[in-house]
Amino acid sequence: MIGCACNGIDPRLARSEPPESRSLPSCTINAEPLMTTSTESAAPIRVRIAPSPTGDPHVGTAYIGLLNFIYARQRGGQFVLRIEDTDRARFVATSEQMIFDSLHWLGLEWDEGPDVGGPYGPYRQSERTEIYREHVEFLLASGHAYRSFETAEELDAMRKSQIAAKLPPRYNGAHRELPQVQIDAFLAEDRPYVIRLKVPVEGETIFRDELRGNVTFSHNNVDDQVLMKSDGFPTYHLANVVDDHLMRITDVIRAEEWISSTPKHVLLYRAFGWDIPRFWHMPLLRNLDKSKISKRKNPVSLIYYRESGFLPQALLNFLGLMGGGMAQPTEQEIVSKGMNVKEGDIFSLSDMLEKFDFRRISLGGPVFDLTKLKWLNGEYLRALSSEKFFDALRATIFSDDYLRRIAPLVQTRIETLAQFGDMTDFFFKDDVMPAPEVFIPKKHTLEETLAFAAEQLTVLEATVFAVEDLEPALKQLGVEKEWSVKDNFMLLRAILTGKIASPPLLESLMVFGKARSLDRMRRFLDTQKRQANSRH
RNA sequence: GUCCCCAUCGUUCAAUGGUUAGGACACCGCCCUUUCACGGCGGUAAUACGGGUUCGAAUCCCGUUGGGGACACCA
Repeated sequence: MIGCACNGIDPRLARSEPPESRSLPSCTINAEPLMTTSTESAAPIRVRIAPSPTGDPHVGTAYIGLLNFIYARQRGGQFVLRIEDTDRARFVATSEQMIFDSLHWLGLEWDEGPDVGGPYGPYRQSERTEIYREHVEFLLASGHAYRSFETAEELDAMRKSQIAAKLPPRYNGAHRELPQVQIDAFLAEDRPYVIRLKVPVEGETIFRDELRGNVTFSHNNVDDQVLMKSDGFPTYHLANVVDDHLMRITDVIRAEEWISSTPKHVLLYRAFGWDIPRFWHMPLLRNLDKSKISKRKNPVSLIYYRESGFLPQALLNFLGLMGGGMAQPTEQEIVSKGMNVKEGDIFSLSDMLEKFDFRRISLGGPVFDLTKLKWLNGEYLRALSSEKFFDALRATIFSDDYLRRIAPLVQTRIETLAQFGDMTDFFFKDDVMPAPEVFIPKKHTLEETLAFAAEQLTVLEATVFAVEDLEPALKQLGVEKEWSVKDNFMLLRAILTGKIASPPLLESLMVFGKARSLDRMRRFLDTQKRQANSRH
């Protein structure tokens, strides 16, 4: 049973050599990872994206996916999709399919993956636990890792006291050198444990980032990372390194947030005696306030973009604009091709395959600015033939499927078919914004109302998006905050439909979709908060 | 707090030691137009600061400041 595999690890089984999986040829790529140009022809380029199925597919996944896709296609390489589902606590069953669908929608087709297979599978980490177990045993046996028996609570307490003392929160190394008898005793009593990387006490790790040059981390600043959790699942760090090696990944193109854990990865590659891939850390997409892009401040779900009527080619184009990479057309090109100057910002995926240059990427984190995306989308919409435009409408916002689900919600409520529009406008709008007299209940103030709406949003985010789950969860919130069922649901109705009368609320939400519903609420709160602030 | 990364108009990209620092989005104005858009024309707007190096610095070096990321049995 995978779930408790750790307890089954027998150190006697650990081999003295890294378990080089299956009968694949030994990896000779990248013998000189620092000499990037000279070895590029030595082995086929292989890159990957490794999304984690923890919710809606993320726009950041699309961004990194696009970059990896371009990199592979430009070099005749392979683009791999790997699902990193080692966190059973955050796992969302429907997420994987949504990731597939969204990437297909964008046209970022992968060569190997859980659904299409490939020679280095399985491509789902939950199906590779035996591989990680073997590898971690090797690290244990070779002295690169050790068991740590503290409980999560103990570690938490330790971390808190370190932060209180203004010290960097770090594992104190208490079990680094536990005597074998003690280890055996703990194991005998079935005490749960994690396996940690034994980072050298002294020295430093230097790695090359292809966009930044050498980056150095002193080992006092590298924590003894947990590699294997007590439930027997690996952490990202272990699984990622093992899989990237076994899957023959030559170039790791990922977001900048990974830079600080790269030394751990490098240490792992070395412990296994493996060659190190090239690392390309891409700038992080940002909110308007420059913080890392987040759902609180931006729509980040790819489902949202699709359902809101963005065209995949526009999103891709916009993403391609982020961070540079595409050379602007020269004066000559504009003249010789008769280009409109503006067209410098407009390009297709195949233009990107032709011209995108990774060396041109600029490192300042680009703000994901919806305003420009919308303009771009408009350009694409206008460029469509009227027939194609009509088709796009019918395929998305006016699809038979969508209308078929809306129709029963209004059939008993209208007297002429034309009233359909009056009753359902909010299904077809980009945004609605109720007036204060519409959304503030008589017994509550604006401040109370906004605070309660924020609570509603939290409930909506945390609850399974189904009527039978949402209804009790919202009612429960009402009881806790002493809001009547009526005020509770009327507020939600006002926010989502802009009106005081609508088709059945939760059923409408089901049709409108989680991504757009949550975004509408966030926009409402955001706008109201801004207005409140400007009044003070 | 510690470590790492980054720094050109409000935003996004150009200018890779020598330009009046350029384009796009946004904004403003004018034109087109029954309206609103679209389209056309024009405009406002930036090298964070301080030191070097150099005949010459947005560009190279150092410092300061600012921003961001990481510091989980999440990825």
